[in-house]
Amino acid sequence: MTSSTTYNPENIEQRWYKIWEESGYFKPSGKGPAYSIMIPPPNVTGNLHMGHAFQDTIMDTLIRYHRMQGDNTLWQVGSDHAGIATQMVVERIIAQQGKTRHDLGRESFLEKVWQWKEESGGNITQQLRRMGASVDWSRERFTMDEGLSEAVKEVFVRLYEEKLIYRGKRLVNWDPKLHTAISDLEVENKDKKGHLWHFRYPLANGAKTTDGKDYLVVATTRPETMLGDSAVAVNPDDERYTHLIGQSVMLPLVDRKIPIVADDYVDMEFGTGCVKITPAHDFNDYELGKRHHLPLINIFDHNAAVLAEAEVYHDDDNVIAGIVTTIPEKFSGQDRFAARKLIIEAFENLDLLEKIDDHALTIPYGDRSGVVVEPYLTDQWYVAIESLAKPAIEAVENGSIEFVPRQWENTYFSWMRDIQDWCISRQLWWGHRIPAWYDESGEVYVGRTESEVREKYRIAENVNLKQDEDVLDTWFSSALWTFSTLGWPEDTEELRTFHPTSVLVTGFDIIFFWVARMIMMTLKFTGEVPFKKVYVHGLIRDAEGQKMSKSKGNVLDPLNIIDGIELEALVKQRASGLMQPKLAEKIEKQTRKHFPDGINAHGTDALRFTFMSLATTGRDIQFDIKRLEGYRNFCNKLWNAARYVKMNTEDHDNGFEPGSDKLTLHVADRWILSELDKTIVEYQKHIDSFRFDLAAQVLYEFTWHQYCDWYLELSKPVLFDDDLSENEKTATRHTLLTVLDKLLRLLHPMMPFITEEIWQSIKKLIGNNGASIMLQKIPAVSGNDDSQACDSINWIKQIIVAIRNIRGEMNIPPGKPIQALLRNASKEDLKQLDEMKNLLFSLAKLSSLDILKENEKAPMSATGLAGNMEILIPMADLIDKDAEIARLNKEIGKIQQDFSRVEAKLANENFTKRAPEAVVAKEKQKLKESEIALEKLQQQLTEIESL
RNA sequence: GGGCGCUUAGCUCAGUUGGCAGAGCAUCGCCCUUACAAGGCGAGGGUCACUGGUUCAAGUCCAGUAGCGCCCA
Repeated sequence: MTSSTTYNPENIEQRWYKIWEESGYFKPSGKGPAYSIMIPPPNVTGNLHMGHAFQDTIMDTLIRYHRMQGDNTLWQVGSDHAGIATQMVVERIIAQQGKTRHDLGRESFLEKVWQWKEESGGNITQQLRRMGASVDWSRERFTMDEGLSEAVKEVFVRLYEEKLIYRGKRLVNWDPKLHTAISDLEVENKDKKGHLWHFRYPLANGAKTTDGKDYLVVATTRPETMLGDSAVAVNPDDERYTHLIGQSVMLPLVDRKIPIVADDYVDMEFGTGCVKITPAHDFNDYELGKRHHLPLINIFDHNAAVLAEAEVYHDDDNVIAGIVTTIPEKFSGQDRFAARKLIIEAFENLDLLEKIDDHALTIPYGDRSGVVVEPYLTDQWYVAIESLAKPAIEAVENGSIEFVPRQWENTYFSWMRDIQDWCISRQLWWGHRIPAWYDESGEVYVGRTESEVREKYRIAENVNLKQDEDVLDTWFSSALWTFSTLGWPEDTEELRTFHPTSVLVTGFDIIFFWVARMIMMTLKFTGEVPFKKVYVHGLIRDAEGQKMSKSKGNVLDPLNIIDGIELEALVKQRASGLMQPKLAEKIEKQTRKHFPDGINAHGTDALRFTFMSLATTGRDIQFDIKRLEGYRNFCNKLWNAARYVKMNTEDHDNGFEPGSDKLTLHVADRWILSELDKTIVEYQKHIDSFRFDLAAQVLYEFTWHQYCDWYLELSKPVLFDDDLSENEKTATRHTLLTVLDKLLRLLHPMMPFITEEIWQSIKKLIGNNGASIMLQKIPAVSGNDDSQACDSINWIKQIIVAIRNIRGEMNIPPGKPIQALLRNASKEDLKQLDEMKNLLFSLAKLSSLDILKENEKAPMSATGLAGNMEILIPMADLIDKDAEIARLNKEIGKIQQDFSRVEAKLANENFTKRAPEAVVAKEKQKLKESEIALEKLQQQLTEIESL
C-alpha cells in the first residue's frame, strides 16, 4: 500500500487529461442516440473566470453522464471574435508604440489582430483543459473561421434578398469614444442626479401666452441639443397652449423659426407642458418628429463635438427649404459637455434662463467604453426582426424549446413581444465585413463576393465597386453558432446527426443577446430549433454577494483555486493591470483581509463538486471558499475509503473470477446494495431534472454517511472475524469493491480526475480491463431492494447510536470498551442479535453483552432505548448518578414535548375525521411509541433516583 | 413607472403533492480508535421577514405590507 493518506490532486489531473485527449475519448463515439451541447463561445480575449468554470462544469457533467449512458455525444467547442473587445486590446498594444490603427491601415491592423489571436487567444482553451472539460478539440471553431464566415455571408445575403435586412439612416446608440454604433443591449442605463434647465423660447410673430407672456418655457436635461431643435411640442388637450398650436417660436442663439406642434406624447404635468423637440438627438423626439414630418437637424460630429454647420435631413414628404443651419462660432468644435456650459451661459446672458431644478435622470453608457452614449443619426444596417421573432416565440409557447427553470420563459417572452429591429453594423475593422458593395453613385449591391455582385447585377469590370467599410455585430455570427459550427450551409453528416442540439447551458444575462437571436436565426435557416432545452444557471458572485469584476478586485481565478496561490502573488495579480490604478490600494487591503494565508490548492474535482452543489434554481450564487474546503475534504474521504478497500482486497479472492463460488452475502452487504440502488434512482432523477445540487448531495450523503460511516465499519468485524468462512469474507470484499466501482462511476461526471485515478487502481480487482472510467457505463439499478436487510441494519444502528449517545453525553472515551445489558428484548430482537452480535461488539466497542432475565435486577446503569428494548450500560465506576439523571430528564423532556403535540392533534376530532387515514394512523403509531418510551425512561429515572 | 425574483440555524443554502423544519460550514464537549485529525463520536442552535386568509393541518396555497436584488422604460 503506497498511496498517501491525503489526496494530492496536482500530479493526477493533468496526466489523466492528456491521456483522455490523446486517446480521442472526447470525440463522438458514432454509436447510440445523439446527444450534443454547443459551448457558449467564450470571448477570444478573455480568461476563464468563475462563471465559465461553473458553466463548463455543468456542461461537462451532462456530457460525461450521457457519454457513459452510451450516447453518441458531442460537446462542440470554440470561441467568438469579440469585435469591440478584441479591437480594443490590439489598439492598446499598438498604442504603446505610439500608433493608432489608422497609422497602420486596415489591412496591416487586421494582420496584427490575427497575430495576437494566434499568440494569446488560446489562453482560455488551456484553462478549459484544466477544468477537465471533455470537449471535442478536433472540432474547435472560431467565429472568424472560413466556414463560419461563409455561413455569415450566406445568411446576410439571404435575409437581404428577402428584404429582412435593410440599410437606413436612423437614430442609433453612438459610442463617441469607439466611433461605432452599438445595439440597445450594449447600452447600460444608470440612474444619475442631474438638472432640469428651463429655457425661454420667444414666440414669433407677436403671439402671446394665455397669461400674456411673449415666450414659452421649455425644460430640458440636455441644453446643448437645443442647437438642433426643430419644434416645440405641447399636448393637444392643454388649454394653456391650444391657441398657439401652428404658431412658431424663434429658437434663440441660432435664430431658427420652428413650429409649435401638438402631440399626445407630451405630458401636461411635466415641467411647463412645453417640450423642445430635437429629432436627431433623442429617441422619443425622433418618433415624434416622424409623426409631424419635422426635419432632422444633426449638430454633432462623430466625437459628439458641435459642428460648424448643422446637417439637415428631411422626411421625403416634407422638404423644408431655407432652414438655418449655421451654428454660432463660439459653440462649434466644442465637446458636448463643454457646449452645454456655454449654452447655459448664453441663455443666462440673454435673460432667457428661467430656472434650474435638480432632477433625477437615466443616462445611457456604452458597456465597453464607459462613455455616455449619444443618440446619433447615421447610416446603418438593420435586421427587420418582427417576422423572425414570431416563430421564435411560438417555438417556446408550443414547448419545442423548454426553459429550465421555467420562469425564464417570461423574461424571454416579454422581450420578444416588444422587440425592436436589430442594428447589426458596427464601425469597426475586426469582424465579418458586410458583404455589400457601392458604385460611385452610392448604389448598393449585396452578394457573397464582389464577382457574384458584378455577375448578378451585370456591372462591368471597369466600374469601380467599393465594399462597405463596416463589420457585423459579433452576436450576428454567434446567433448562427449551433448550425454554422456543424458545417452549414453544407448539408453535413454532423448537422443531420447533432442538430438540433440537446440543451443549451447559459446564464440569464445573455437570454436577449444570444439565446433569443439563436432561436430566431436557427429557425429561419434550418427550420429546426437550435436546442430542445435551455438550462439557465445563476451568476457567480463573491462571498459578499458582489458581482465579481476586475475593477472591484474581487475576481477569483479558478486556476488559483485549483493550484493554490500565495498571498503576495494573489495581491499582485489582483492589483495589476487595472483601468484605475487608484483602486490598487483598496484592493490590496481587501485581498489581505479575505485571504490572509493566500489560497490553498483544492484541485479541480473539489472545485467542480462545489459548483455542482451550488447549482440550485436561484439566480445568484455566492461563492464562499469555506464551502470548497468541505468538498476538498470529501475528495480526501473518498480517497481514504478507496485505500481501505484496496488494503483489504488486494491479494485476496474477491469473487470476481469467473467460476468463483456463489457468494453468501452478509446482511450488511445486502443493506448497502439496497442503499446504493436508492441512491442511483435519486441521482438519475436529479440529473434528468437539472438539479445538480441535489444530485451532488445524494452522492455526498451516500458516500460519507452510508458507505464510509457505516458499511466500511460494518465490514471490519466480518473481514477480521476468524470464525466466518472465506466465502462470507469474499462476499464482503466483493461488495466493498462493487459499491466502490459503481460509486466512482456515479461520481465521475462531476469529479472526473479522482474517480479515474481510483478506478484505475481497482479495475484489476474487479476484473475490468476497460481503458478508462470515462468509457464505462453509468450504473443502473440492480434490483437489490432488500427491505429485510434494511430493517436489520436500521435496528442495529439504533442500538449503536443509543450506546454512542450515552458515551458522548457521559464523556466515556470512545476507545474504552464497556459492558452492556439488554432488557425486555423480544424474540425478534434476540434473533437479530444472534445474527449481528459481532457487528454490535465492534461498532459499539463492547466488552460484554448480556441479556437480563424477566425479573433479574439490574445494576446501576445509564440507559437508552431501541424500540421496546432497553439498553443498559452499568455505571459502576464509570458514571456519576447526577449526570445520568440530568441526561434522562433531558430525554424525557424531548419525548414529552413530542407526545403532547401528537396527543393534542389526535384529540382534535376534525383531524381524525378529515385527515387521510394513513396520516392519522401514523400519528397514532407515533403516540404509542412515545408513550412506551416515556414509560420506560420514567421507570429508569425512578430506579436511579432511588439508589 | 412596469415586470420578475429573494427573505428558512451564526454563515451559505435545500425543502417534492400542504402531513414530525433539513444539509454543509461554523460553534461546544470527548477522542491521535490500524482507511481518513482534510478524521471519528456526541451535543447545542429556528417567531421559516411581517400581517391576515383558506384548511383538520401552511415554510409550502391566496391576499396584503416591509426590506433587498435584478431586468425593462
